[in-house]
Amino acid sequence: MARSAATQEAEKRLALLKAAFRVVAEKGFSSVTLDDIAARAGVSKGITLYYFDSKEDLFRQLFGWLIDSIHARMKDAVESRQDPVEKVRALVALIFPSPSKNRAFFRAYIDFCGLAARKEPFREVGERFYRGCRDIDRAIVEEGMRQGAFVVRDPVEAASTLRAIFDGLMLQWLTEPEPEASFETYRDRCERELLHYLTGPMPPREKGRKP
Amino acid sequence: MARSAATQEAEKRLALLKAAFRVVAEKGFSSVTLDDIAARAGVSKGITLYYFDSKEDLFRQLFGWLIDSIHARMKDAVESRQDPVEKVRALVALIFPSPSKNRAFFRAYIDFCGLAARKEPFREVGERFYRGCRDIDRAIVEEGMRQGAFVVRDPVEAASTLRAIFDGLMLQWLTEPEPEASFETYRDRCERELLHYLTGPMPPREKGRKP
DNA sequence: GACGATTGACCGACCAGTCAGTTATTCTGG
DNA sequence: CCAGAATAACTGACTGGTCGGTCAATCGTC
Repeated sequence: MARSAATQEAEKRLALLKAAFRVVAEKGFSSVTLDDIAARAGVSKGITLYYFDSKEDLFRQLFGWLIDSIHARMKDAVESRQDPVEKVRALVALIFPSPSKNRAFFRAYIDFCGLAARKEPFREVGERFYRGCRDIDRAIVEEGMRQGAFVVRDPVEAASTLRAIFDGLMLQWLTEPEPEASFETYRDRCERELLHYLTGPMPPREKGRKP
Repeated sequence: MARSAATQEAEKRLALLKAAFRVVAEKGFSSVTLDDIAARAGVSKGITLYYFDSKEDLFRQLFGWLIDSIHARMKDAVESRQDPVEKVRALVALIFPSPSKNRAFFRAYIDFCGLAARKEPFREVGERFYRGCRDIDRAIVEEGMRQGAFVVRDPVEAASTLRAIFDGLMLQWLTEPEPEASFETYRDRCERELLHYLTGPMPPREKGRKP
């Protein structure tokens, strides 16, 4: 059974997007050229503008694809756990996969934020990303609140803060002198601080310190 | 008393940096040209490379100047209050001055993070920025802990989280469809969530303030 | 041989950085 | 105090190179 022409075309597009992602992570949106992307994908330069209307169109689709796959993986990670605390832990593990993947993703992510802060079509994509995150995060928070494990007031605001802690810690990590060495520090801190924020001053499991 | 030549030169440099800041906030680091900066400063293009070694040198100095003035203003805001809770409020007020200033600053800030994530000299500047923030934030947290108002465990980690909430919320705000309208929402949320994080689930006994 | 996929030479716009030349300021000796 | 020399500040045309986008030619497949 032959794959349809449409499917093949979609695969070619995807291959270009993946190549673009890798090269954007390295060099940054603004210094990536169509030649770079084509070279990484192993095709000639002309082909990139055969499959995409323009460089901007390519990047818009790149970020659209990225956020869809991120959303999907977050939903997946969350659905496979029952306990809200475990769901948070699963999110942390997903978002901090490894130093190299992390750096690649967040470099591209920051570039994207810079674009979203200035160009309307990118802003819309960014909005979609945060909306998706907020829905996932809020569901976790609401569940935690129902079970009495989370002591936050407002699930929407808590979801927003949750995501802010992820992003903000990542920004800090990216400026660390030795990202490899401090990676686990940040991952652990992220988990600890998120749970501190959600469950209140007392750690959920261990009894130990009390103010 | 005539100003020294060195002072005059420094003023010229500063005028160029200020012009560069405004134009970077609008267009982003990578699409700003030396012509743009010169035009904004009301001088000819050649002058920018007369006062700076290169475009990159100019931007490095721009970000250095920015973080110094931010640090100074944060220290100032913090020192003028006694109560740790009030210090946090002062920081929030400082960081959220107005929608337009906010957007200008954080657009430039994001660009800077993108640069810092990839180019060593910029990474160092970013590290200096976060180190300064951490020192200020940690001092506040330690004071709050001594007074028993803050229920966090570790002052360094709490300072890191504090800053993450600032930055992370700002990223979200920048993708809002109507930044003007949601500005106060985010400022209030930032204050509320920071204090929730620091003082625990119970809102602090009111100090004559309205939420 | 028809047609979509692919190539890469090419074009024009853009831009960092250079530099020869111009103007403003300071210095010097008469 | 001044002429004019020396120096500093400044200008903008120019250069060399880059890159997004185009397109005529070629390839591969049915």
